[in-house]
Order: sequence, then structure tokens, then C-alpha cells
Amino acid sequence: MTVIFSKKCELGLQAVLFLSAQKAGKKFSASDISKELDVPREFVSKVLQTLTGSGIVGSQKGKSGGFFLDKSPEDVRLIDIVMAIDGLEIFHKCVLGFKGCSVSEPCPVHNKWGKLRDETYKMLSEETLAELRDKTVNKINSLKDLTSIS
Amino acid sequence: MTVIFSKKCELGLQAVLFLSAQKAGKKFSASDISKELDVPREFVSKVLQTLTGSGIVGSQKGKSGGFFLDKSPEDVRLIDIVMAIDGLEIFHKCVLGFKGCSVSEPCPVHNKWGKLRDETYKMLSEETLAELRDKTVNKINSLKDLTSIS
DNA sequence: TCTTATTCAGACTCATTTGTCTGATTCTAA
DNA sequence: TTAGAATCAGACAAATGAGTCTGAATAAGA
Repeated sequence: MTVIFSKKCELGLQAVLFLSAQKAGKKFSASDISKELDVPREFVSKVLQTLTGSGIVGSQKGKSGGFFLDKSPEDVRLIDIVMAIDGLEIFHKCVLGFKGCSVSEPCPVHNKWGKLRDETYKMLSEETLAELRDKTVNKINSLKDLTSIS
Repeated sequence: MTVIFSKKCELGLQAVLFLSAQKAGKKFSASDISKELDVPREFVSKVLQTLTGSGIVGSQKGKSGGFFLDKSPEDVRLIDIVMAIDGLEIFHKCVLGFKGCSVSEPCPVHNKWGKLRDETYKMLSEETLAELRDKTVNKINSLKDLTSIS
């Protein structure tokens, strides 16, 4: 069970954050990323394919190829990745699953959730990867420690 | 795709809210509830079975039996239903899916999500079914309109 | 007591999501 | 130009969760 996003989306977010923490333009194979994030190689490959389609990530085939961030970190926000993989549906549905939930026919938590939902959206859209860089680098480094311990 | 909770949980929340909007102690068959909420009869039955196990809902077998709210609405909160069906796992996991996410090794949105997560928990736990009653009754009535139109 | 309506419980099927494999493609370097 | 190394892309398989079915149990009412 995931919190909000699908596994695919979680991995997409992690992979892009990983790339944004590296030297700009450097390429990483699906294997590299798979080791860093401790997830199956092919799954990385598949998710990054999706992001390649939306222009966030680039890929180069052939020897010494790999995946890389294809946009400037100033131009990418977490919400872009969510949009590319899961879409924005979750920001438009009733948290209790009621049909026809709206301002005029609100569910018992409509207003409260509306506020939280908007803040979640804001959390994902107000900072760019560039602005998140320091935090990202710290987290990525801590992952290395995790895998070297185990 | 659901927002946060599983379909089972969404239906459980809706069914309990439905029961809490009715005359106390009145029994409803899975069919009744299924028609009201426009979901499959057997699915209602299955989800309410789960809630029967945790004592929130009661059931009576045999003719003129059915499901009913087995606790006073003052004693039930939405979080109780979430707990019984999905558990509290989502309140303890990293929203980006990072392994080992914690205060000492936070992900880039750790603090922001922590706040939103706590407020979500609060949304589900600060009001009882009794306190939500007016809002619930309104919503349940609007559902009737929906089905009668279609 | 007997019939009928109804739930319960668990086995089952179906759909979706997650994860894996393979062949074709592409690039590098000799 | 050719061989080798690596990715891409899409087909495939497995796992999970959603939803359905059936038979046994149970209670009400005739």
C-alpha cells in the first residue's frame, strides 16, 4: 500500500530527484539507478521510459548511454512527474469516494480535505528541483549509507 | 485510482456514514445499502463483515435482519473505520516512497508532508459521527437525488 | 414445526498494477 | 565496417486488490 501515489510514480519521483542531485548532464544506466534506489532494474527502466515520453528525462542508447535529466532543474517541479505518471485525478476526487461530491453537495469532510488537497498540490508545485537540491543531495547520500550497511 | 484509502475503506466509510444518518438501531440489508450508495451488494456485505469484526457495525441474521451501527455515534470517528479496514500504515510511510525516511534522514518534502499527514489524521479523528450528523444527512439525501435522476 | 428470507464466511474470478523478459535498435570504439 | 555493449520498447508474467458466487447457518413468522 502506498500513501497517495502509485509505486511507479514514487519511483519516478525518486529517480528524478536522484538525477537532479548529480552533476548536470551526467548519464546513469537503469542499473546504476536501480542500485542507488534499491529497486528492480527493469522497473526503473520502464518508469523512466514514461518520463522520457514527457520530456523530463532523456535517454541515450548504445554503449556509455543512459538516462539523464533533460530539463534544467529550475524548470521541473515534483508535480510535473506526478502529472506524467499518475495524472491529476486524485486532486479532483472525493477522499471518501462519494459520487457527485462538490461544493453544493459536499461530503462531511469536503471542506477540510479540500484545504489539505490544495496544500498537497502546493507542496509538489511551489519548489523546483533546483530549490530542493540541498535536501535532495542529503537524502540521496543517506541512501548510500543504508545500502552499504545492509 | 483512489485518493488515499482503498475502495474497501471508502465504501466502509460511506456505509457507516449512511447508517449514522438513519434512525438509531434501525437495520438495513446489504441490498438496501448497496442501492443507496450505488455499489455492488456483495461488496457492501463483505466490507461490513470486516467492520462487524471490529465491533463498529452489528449484524443480525435471518429474516428482517441486516446491518446496524453497533456503537453510539458519539463513540465512533472516521479514523476508527480507516483503522479497521486499511490500518494506519499510510500515516507512517514516506509520501515519496523513500526507504528510511525519518526526521534525521528526511526526504525533500518530509516536513511539509508530515504536517499535512497530521492534519489529515486530525480531520478523521477530531469529530465523531454524532458531530458530523447534519453534514452526513445532507450528503446522504443528495445521493438519493442522484440515483432517482439517473 | 416448517418455510422463507436473510446474513455469514470463505472460496473463487476478474481487473489492475507491479514487475520481468526478450528481441530489436543504436551507439561507441577498434 | 564490424563487433560488442548497452538501452529501448513492448510483450509477457506475477502479485495484489476488487468484486462475485455459493452453501451453510440463522431467525422470523405462518
